[in-house]
Amino acid sequence: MNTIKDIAKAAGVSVTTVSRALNGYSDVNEQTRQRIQEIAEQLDYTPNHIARGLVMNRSKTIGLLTSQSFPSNPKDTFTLDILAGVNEYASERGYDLILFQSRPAGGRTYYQMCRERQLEGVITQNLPHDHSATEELAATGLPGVFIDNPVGSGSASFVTTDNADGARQAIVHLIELGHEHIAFINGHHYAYVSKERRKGYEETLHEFGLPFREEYVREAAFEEKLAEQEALELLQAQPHITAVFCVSDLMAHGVMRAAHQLGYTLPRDLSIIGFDDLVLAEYFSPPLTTVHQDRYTLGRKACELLIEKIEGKETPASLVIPASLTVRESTGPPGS
Amino acid sequence: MNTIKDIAKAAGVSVTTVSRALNGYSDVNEQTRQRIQEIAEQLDYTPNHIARGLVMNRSKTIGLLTSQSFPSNPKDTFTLDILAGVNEYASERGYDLILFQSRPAGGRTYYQMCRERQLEGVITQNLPHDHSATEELAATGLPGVFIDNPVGSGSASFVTTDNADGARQAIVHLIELGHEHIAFINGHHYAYVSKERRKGYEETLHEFGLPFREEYVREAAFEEKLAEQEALELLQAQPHITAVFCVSDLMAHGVMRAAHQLGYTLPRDLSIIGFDDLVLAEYFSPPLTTVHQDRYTLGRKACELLIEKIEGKETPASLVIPASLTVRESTGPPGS
DNA sequence: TCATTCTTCCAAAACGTTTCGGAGGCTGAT
DNA sequence: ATCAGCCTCCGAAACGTTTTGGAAGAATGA
Repeated sequence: MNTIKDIAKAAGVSVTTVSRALNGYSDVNEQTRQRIQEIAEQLDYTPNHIARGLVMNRSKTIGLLTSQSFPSNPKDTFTLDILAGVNEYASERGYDLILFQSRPAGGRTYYQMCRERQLEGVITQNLPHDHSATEELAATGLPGVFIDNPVGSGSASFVTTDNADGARQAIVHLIELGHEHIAFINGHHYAYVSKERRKGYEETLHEFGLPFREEYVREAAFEEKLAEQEALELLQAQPHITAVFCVSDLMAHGVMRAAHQLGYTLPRDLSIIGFDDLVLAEYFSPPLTTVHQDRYTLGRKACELLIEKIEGKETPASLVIPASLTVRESTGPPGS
Repeated sequence: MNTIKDIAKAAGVSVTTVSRALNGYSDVNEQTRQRIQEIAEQLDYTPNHIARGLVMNRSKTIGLLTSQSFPSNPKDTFTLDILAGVNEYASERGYDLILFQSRPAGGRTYYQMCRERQLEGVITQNLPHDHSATEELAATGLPGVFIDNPVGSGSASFVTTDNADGARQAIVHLIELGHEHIAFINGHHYAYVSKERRKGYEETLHEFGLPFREEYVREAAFEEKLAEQEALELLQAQPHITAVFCVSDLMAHGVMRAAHQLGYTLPRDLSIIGFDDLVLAEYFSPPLTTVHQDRYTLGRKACELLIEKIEGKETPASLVIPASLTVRESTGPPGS
């Protein structure tokens, strides 16, 4: 492995000059620069990231913290898309990404984990329920951006999908199809995204002059099985319902199962709409109408924000990515 | 950020002693060691990976090369599971993982990409069709392990699922259900996994005294749409067929679509069996019987092998992970 | 008592890069 | 002839570790 010294020797100049030539400084003669560049190529020189990192006190590395899920889970595609977005932008900017899927071992904190790896910043997504993790990180002053988790501080921002508007689009779609009795199956009442989506649901009903009925809303912890049970009860207790809006695709699938159990034909007897647009959604029967989250962009923007922070630029405390509706075959006019 | 020097000063010893104390060398007095350790904790010391990497000439970093797929694709869960396996083992052994999803920019080679990041080794999975990439890497002498790609050389190994046995289990299952006319939809004739699975198919037919019929096998490039078309033709041309074994879950879904178009009821009129066991498979209707690949283990073992190589141990040229059959509802006795 | 061996410690070099402060030589204006 | 200013280059320090080779003192054995 050839170093900058070898080049210097071969070119008959000092290492300083080689360094400055290769890094495009203006105080080196154009001829020498070209000679140095040629020699560098001949010698198959590649700069040593590590040495550079040491002297510049920069690791050029960021971390992505995600919760681990085994065995694999349909929501995994969500994580992978975000990862792809983050990773791509990071590499464009010359940063490395390292991925944490497990919590710190041996009583250490997330922050310590980050410091050990010399991370310059960290992105967080779908961490386990103890919110402490993100808040702890936000408190350290390490540049951070949190996906779907509204912790804002000086050194941290958060990015999220426009949850309220996504919900709005779903409800508008149903209302335009002619539905008036629209149920709502939420996740956790304390989760940020749940609150936002509920807000979208309620406000859109009002906007169109439809009453909001507490008895039309249920919670199912983002779980398919629970959603199935809740839907079973709900649909029997409230026979006027002709459509249900679920806060995740998986819960929508639970509702589909419930509908099948009740002998419904979809979407004639019940319109169902989800949230996320997992790859899965297309394979349900019928294929699911759902609110699309642009996960790749979510990850990419998160990374953009993070790198701006790292490089000392001003960044907004939060960033909202638009949602869009993907209409498939699980929705239609009531009773059609 | 406190360094080893700060500790040395506080403890009244030299940096050498601090380093050796913290790294568990035997030539430091137990009392001084403890004192140093306490001070290190008080000072909230974390060792600088980068400085260490520089002097030891080790980055402790490995790479995972994967092809990028946007928009997201159902096969993504495959990649994520492998990633999880690799990542977890790597972190257990104190290695960092960096992920490459895009090909090298600006006419550079994969090998150069690896060298720039100071990688000590590389794992490859599902690279784009130009096999050149893996072979190029194998030729460089960089420690490497390739998933599902049988390139073996001194510095590289490969790991794969037991494809032939997986196929065998599928066929045995169908034969035991009473099927005698079993079609086979393959991927690419040149792909390693396709060859192996075909071998399993043919051999198992022979083993049970059933004839192998060339007219029962088709190729569909691992694509759902193509498999649908091929199945449509095949099922009409060969009405004796009661079961079809597909070399991927996605192609199996294509066959399902074809079967529905022909008005079949599944599995009464046709048994369908896939390969991979994507999370998706459970959501097909009917849920798909399929050969399960243990992707997490695949990744983990690949990483184990790689680290052994890096640390100079002898490693086998290849490693095969067992397959298993997951029976769901897309298979049953013929005509039942 | 002296030589030998352990135990415990340290100074200094090394890893490959960037950067600070300056040095020489040349040009052009005064 | 002098000076200022520019262009081009360089030596040396610095980043935070590990490691080599040895040194001082204590313990051991004869």
